[in-house]
Amino acid sequence: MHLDLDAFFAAVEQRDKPSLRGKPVIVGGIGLRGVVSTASYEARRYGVGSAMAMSEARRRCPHAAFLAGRFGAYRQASGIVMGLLRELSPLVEPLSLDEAFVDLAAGPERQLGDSALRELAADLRARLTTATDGLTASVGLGSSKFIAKVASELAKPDGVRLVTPGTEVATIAPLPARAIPGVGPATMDRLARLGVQTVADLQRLSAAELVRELGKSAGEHLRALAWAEDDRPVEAERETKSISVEDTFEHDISDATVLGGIADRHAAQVAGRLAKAELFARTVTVKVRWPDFSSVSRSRTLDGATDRVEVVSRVARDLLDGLDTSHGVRLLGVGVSGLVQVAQEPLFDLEASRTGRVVEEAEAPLTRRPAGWLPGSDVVHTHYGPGWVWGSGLGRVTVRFETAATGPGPVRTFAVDDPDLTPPVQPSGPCGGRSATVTKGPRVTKGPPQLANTSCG
DNA sequence: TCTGGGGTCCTAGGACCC
DNA sequence: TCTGGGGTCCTAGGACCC
Repeated sequence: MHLDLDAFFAAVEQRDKPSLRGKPVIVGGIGLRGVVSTASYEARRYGVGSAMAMSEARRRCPHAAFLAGRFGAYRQASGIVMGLLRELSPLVEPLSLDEAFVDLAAGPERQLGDSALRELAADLRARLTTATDGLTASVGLGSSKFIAKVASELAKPDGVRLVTPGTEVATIAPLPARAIPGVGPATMDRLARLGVQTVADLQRLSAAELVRELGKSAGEHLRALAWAEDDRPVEAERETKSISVEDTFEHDISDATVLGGIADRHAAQVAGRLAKAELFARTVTVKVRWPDFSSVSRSRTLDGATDRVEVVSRVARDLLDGLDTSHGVRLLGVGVSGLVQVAQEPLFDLEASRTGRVVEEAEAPLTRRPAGWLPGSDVVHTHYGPGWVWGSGLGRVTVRFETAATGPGPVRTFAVDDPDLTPPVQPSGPCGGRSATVTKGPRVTKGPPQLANTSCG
């Protein structure tokens, strides 16, 4: 089984914000360089979709509600759903907050006929909607991961699709080749040059032709999928291979001191996540995106594995120093890989490596742009109760007072520093979860506090 | 006002080793 | 003096997914 929550982030927002139900809702980065994360079906009718530049989305659907994400709420809903799935089988492989595979054959009811399967799916979807206060999911059932995934795509939105064993090849034949996971824009371009548009076209190519065009691994994999051959197991536990933090700036940055400070901040977060996962890393990578959107990476593998901020920081700065950032940087990222479970500290003379560098006088707190007043975030007013940020600017913030339970509520405007208004809790997660893992230990050189505004999401 | 952030997997070349 | 044949590790880049 493959399960996919429908327009997940937008659906959670509509659930919790009754005034937005039935209206176009777009969740994503609200900054200058944001992109759309999820658009509600109402917004999709205007041609708004995932990964679209937010500026384009605003052009296409100016009357939509544009919201930053509330990842705490999404995580909570996701947890409920994953829990329901684990009741069906211990073998659940989450792909993201809104998607998972379930190996039903590993569960207690391993030999279900078609109608029993449909019943199981219907029952699951009903319980899911109840347990999440109204979210809906699409479910695909099939004899492999690939077929189940294709089936859930065909079931969207809010449906079930069972691909009966034996009908797989016929089911996928008429679909565009692009519907096969792994076939993206670049692969599709290459396939189109071979005259391939549909899966049926793909089936006409030999393995040799595909391997010649796409390489051994991708070619053979694609040929197999075109014939519905897929024996990949559902894997409940996948080990982490890399951890990274990156940030696209509202405006390109060319100041090396500022960039160094940002590298430190990223390194601190990466090291914090390493420690939390009880992992150590051998390779540190820095990624830079230039103003023209091309990007480069530089990495270094250490003799031993570390989870220390100072080490990650120092290596990241060194790697960054090897790049000419004087013409501006659009994005800076710091990542680690080569993860192991035991520390094996590299011989790394931190004191010596600091020679010639200024060590900050005091440990400046990792100040960040206040998280408050991002559109869509939750607030509480002492008199009016819970609500959400509708918009803000010029020292004012507008709040709509409603919750999932109240029905559409009224809008009021306050001064941003109104003492009766409790600002949103620090958002967490991919979009805003930068509340700083400040790791203790030896002092690290910090960049100037309050660095560039960064776009969220 | 073009183009996020966090990942995984693959390829290709060079260094290095036996 | 006229060039092996693996294999592994590392680096860099790219495609793709949600």
